[in-house]
Amino acid sequence: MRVKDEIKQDAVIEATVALVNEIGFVSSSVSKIAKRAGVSPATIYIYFKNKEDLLVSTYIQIKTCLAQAIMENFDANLPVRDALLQAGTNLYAYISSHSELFYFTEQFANSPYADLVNRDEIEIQFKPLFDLIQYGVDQKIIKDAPFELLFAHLYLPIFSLVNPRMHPDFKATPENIELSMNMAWDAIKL
Amino acid sequence: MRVKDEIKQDAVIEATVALVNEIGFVSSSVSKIAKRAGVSPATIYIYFKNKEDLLVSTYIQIKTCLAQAIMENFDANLPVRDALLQAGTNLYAYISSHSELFYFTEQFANSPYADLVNRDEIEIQFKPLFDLIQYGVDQKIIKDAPFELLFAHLYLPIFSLVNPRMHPDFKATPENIELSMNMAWDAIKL
Amino acid sequence: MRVKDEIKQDAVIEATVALVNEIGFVSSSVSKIAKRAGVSPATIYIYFKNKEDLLVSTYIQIKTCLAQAIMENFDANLPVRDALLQAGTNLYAYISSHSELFYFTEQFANSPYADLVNRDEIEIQFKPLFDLIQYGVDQKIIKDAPFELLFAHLYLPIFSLVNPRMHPDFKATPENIELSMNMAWDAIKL
Amino acid sequence: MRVKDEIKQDAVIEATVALVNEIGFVSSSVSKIAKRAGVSPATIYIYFKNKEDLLVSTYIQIKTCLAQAIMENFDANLPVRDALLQAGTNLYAYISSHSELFYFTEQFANSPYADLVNRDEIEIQFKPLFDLIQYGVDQKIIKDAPFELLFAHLYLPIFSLVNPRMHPDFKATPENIELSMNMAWDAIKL
DNA sequence: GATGAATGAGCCTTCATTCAT
DNA sequence: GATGAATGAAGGCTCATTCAT
Repeated sequence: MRVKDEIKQDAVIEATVALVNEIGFVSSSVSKIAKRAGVSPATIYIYFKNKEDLLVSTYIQIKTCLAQAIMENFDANLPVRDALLQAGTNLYAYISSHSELFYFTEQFANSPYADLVNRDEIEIQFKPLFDLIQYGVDQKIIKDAPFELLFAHLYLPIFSLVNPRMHPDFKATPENIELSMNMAWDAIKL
Repeated sequence: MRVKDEIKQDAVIEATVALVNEIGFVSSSVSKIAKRAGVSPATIYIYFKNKEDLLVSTYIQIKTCLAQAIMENFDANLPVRDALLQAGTNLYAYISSHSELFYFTEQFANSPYADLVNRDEIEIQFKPLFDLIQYGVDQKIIKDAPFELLFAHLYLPIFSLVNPRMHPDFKATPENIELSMNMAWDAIKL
Repeated sequence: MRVKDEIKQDAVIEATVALVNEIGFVSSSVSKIAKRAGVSPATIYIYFKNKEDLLVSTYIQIKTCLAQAIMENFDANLPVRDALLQAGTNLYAYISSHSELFYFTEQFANSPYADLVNRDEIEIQFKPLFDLIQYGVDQKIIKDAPFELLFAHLYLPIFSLVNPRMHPDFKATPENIELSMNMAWDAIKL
Repeated sequence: MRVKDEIKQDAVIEATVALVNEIGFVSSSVSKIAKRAGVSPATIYIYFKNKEDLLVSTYIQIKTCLAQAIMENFDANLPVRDALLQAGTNLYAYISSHSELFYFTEQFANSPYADLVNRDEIEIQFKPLFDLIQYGVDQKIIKDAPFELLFAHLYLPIFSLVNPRMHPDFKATPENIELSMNMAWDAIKL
């Protein structure tokens, strides 16, 4: 028998991302994805249980890559500020150079499919970062505010700025990114 | 006669918003919207050119309402900080009490339909607010950063925090909102 | 608006019967039925909830016609023998001249769809005949056996003989039918 | 090796019968049969030319078993009546204890596949019984009617009564079976 | 021999839209 | 203006069968 071809599975996921970028989440049908991936529609159902599974798997895979990129060279021994801002810079770098992945996640996250993913599975990858924020709070370096609040002010502006659909006029130059990270820090520092 | 028209048109828009909330953007078909609005599918095509027009119109109407809510009692004569934070508070208040409208816009904005709306038409409503930010920069009250950057740090955290899909654990209490606005101000103030 | 077209609904049912005769129950798809009826597949779903509904409705309609044909000129005042045999003759006459309807019901009855029909709805049409059999038992004209047994020996042989698929060599001449009815009577008479 | 073959082949046939009983002829696909039999779909095509061949083979195998069961201990030297009724009793006994086989044949016989089987191959197994009927006719013990007619009145009622789908209210007790066989004999005896 | 991967065709159903009243 | 009927195209998915190991 033939062996399951991981290359083929990846091709399907890549085609999914590409197609969603081109024609949007709503219009991306299984057969179009299959055509783009160069496989039969039926083949997709060998690798994924159904359309939902395909989309959720694609999302989780992207999010996992993103998490790894953000947490790369994360060093809790650095000064809190430096460690946190490094993550933001990583975030910017990754999204900038993988905008098509980013588009997919944005469309996915704002769809009912989003309710199907296990958030914990993703968030656990940021544990060291979360711990560091808490440490900053404990050390009275960071404001004593709910975690979600701190996180939102730290990373959401950059997360949004990097999205051309939301900010078509923004130029994500290194200078601007640095500016943004400084502003983020000003927001949360005590 | 005129009155009757608008009632029916509004019913369709309301049904659109409600349905997108319930079953999502992807699954909301014209016939389902018609059924929910209590009209014939054909009737929708009297008021809207096609499905795209219906969705875009719904989006613009919501965004217009949102803009009005934000800019309500906006007073450029107040201290810059107070005026800007007031807008943020308005934003929070409106979204909190109209979450179904908010969900629609989030799904819409992350779809290819978003590219069809004239952004200027919406942004012009915020002109006074934008001008005030620029004034703050000129007066060296606010950091000298690109406008998009300032705007993002001012309002995006709250815009995201208020979305339960993104922050299911966040409690949008008045205290937290005030905290958030203060952090936003710390981010942009000089 | 257009008015619902009963002619169209009948065309669909007729096409269903015809197609099942030609290619069998298993191969009769909704789109083939639509093509045969000269309508769009989608049109079928205006008149029937789904494929199951189409098949069940077709079945019930045929069974109703069959019941009417059998019970036509049924006369409980005739001698029991004559009245019961008349029904058998009617059965034979109807099936012979509507074999395509008969084929459909045979295929339907031996499929899981059969479990979906309300048997009572059909059987009630034979009430007078059932009553007469009971009367025959009470009058000691007919054997004192369970109703199902009497019924089976009265009408099942002819029901089967008339089916070319089961009895390709049998010639359903009037003489043979009369012979069969006499044998049926011999079976049940006291 | 040879043994293993037949085990697998039988497993497939058993799975076919079981599945048809559970979900019906229409819904029984090759892959589902394979899964139920614990083999690969491809394996089925080693033992059977195609789906049609699988179904027809299954049918013939069942019919052969049924024929053997009916003709077991058939004794042409007994009085005609006794010999014929014994076969009926055997028929009842076999079907009662192998209802799942019976269901399959009913669904198969009322499908286009039925036209593909060589009837002679099956009927030849009943030769002694057929001969005995003819003998009864010649000896003026049995009515002088076409063979099909005699056969239908002898065995079809019981064949139908034993089918719960057709007679859900009938209790196939030994007493009822004896009653039925007597009625059958009354129908055909001179 | 035996397998699971692979497939184009087809399944049932719903889509966005238009027609006729 | 307003409607439900009507539709070809497309939706997600499974089919019977073959391929490559």
